[in-house]
Amino acid sequence: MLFKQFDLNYDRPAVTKTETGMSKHGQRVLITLRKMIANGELPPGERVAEIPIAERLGVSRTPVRIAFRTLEQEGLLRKGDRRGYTVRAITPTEIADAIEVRGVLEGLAARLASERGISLPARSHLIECLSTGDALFSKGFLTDEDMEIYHDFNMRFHNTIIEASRNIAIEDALSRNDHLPFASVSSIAFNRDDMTGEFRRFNFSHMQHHIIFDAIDNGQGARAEALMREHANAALRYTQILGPTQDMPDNFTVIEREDTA
Amino acid sequence: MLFKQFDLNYDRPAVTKTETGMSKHGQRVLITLRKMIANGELPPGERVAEIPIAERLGVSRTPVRIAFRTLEQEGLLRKGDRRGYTVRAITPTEIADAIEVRGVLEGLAARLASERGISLPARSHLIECLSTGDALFSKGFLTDEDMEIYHDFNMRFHNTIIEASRNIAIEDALSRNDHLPFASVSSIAFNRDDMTGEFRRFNFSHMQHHIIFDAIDNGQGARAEALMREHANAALRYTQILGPTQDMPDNFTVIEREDTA
DNA sequence: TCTTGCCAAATTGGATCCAATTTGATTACG
DNA sequence: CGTAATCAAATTGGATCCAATTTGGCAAGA
Repeated sequence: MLFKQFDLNYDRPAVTKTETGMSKHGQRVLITLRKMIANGELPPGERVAEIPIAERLGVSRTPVRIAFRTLEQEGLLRKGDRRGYTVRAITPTEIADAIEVRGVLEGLAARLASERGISLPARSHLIECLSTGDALFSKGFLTDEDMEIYHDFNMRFHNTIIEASRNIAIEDALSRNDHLPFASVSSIAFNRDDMTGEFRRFNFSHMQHHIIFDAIDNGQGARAEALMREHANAALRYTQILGPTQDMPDNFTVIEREDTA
Repeated sequence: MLFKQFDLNYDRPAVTKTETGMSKHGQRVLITLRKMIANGELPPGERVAEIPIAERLGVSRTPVRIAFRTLEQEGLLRKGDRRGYTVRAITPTEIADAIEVRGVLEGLAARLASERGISLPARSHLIECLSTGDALFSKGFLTDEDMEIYHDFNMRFHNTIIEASRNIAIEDALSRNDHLPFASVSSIAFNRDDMTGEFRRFNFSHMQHHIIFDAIDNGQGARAEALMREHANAALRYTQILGPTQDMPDNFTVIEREDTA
């Protein structure tokens, strides 16, 4: 199975901020299909037709049709020449590509935030994220619960900077990548069997947050951009974890979040 | 009227490479709605409902519904809290934002193309684009027809580099911005009353192409990236042309192309 | 045996019908 | 006179029906 354990926290409360205009029903179809694609229930290259999927999910063809269009926009489905959709093969290379794109986009956000200056509330928010991290890491080790907390303020740290850039196009562009599994900040994986190593890894990531904030807070745009770009590579580890077979080893835990539809 | 003359070449043969899974009918609805939004026939902030639009276009609600979802994904419509969509206001600032995003994305593409090296066919294609331009500009002036040719090879030049990056995520991310009017390389505007000035402007742009190619061809990734980023600013002129009122003056001609749906 | 043509089955897109939810307005009551 | 409640109209999402297009197979002829 591809991306084992990937669907852990997939159908949680869900922020449903920008739901694509459908009731719970259609929303559920969309989420279910995303999940089925991500965990390989629908294998890459597989041809998907409306009727079988509709029957399988117990709904009519209409919501499935809508979902197919959305999934095509998100890049999870590819349209055939004449008829039908096929599941797009998501290779580790593609994930790495998406992470590289995220790097330059978030780098741009960091630079703009530096140049334009961040608002006081945003600044406090960033400092709060950093303090939370400091408290976490000062213990010298990390628990599973800590990972949840880290994941949460990590996401907020990044989102705050993106908002602080005051460039809505960045957010739009990023929302695209976020649909590719493991390409967004909203998913992290860690090895439960090597929590010492993971501590060092995430601590490093956290220190990067510190210097990124420092750069932004001092209006050092180019520095902030370079640092943020480098920081994106922290996620590149996924492409190492997932080998050529794209199998997520059992001793890895994935934290995933549905955000910004 | 907003974006006057914007719809000039909108419904031409159309490449329809990645049509969103609908027949000519539904495709036409989507294109028509894009046009209506772009030229202000549907004013920014206007609430759009399915039934009135469907009647206005002489189709049933189904294709309109599909189109609304697509347009939301493209960022041209915004979904209300509870019900309905509203036309997203596209300000010159937003266009400038999108152009900035395009700059970093194409910059990344140029760097990757430099680092990974470009294929021989791609290289020939770029050289061909440059030669075509040289021939055009060597005359010392530009006709309207020349502008069409320039627009064509300009688009191909950029697309070739994006393909040469061999990073599909860049193309995906860019396809988003391309829907915002004037944010993509597929649209250019020029002032028919000042063809001398426009000659100098586009000649400059063409010379930038030359040095960008030089950087890529010599594997100078950082240089290629910086140059391509700067080059994107050539399009920023639109945000100057369109003042706060977003009115396109009469003496300006717009060349637009439907591509990559 | 290979190719070509035709017909049936499958699939997709559009239209219409129905149900559920929301908006808003009018009326009744405090 | 203001507020709240109820009811009607509007709007949206889902299901089903119908038409158009494509695919695939089978048969007939070269």
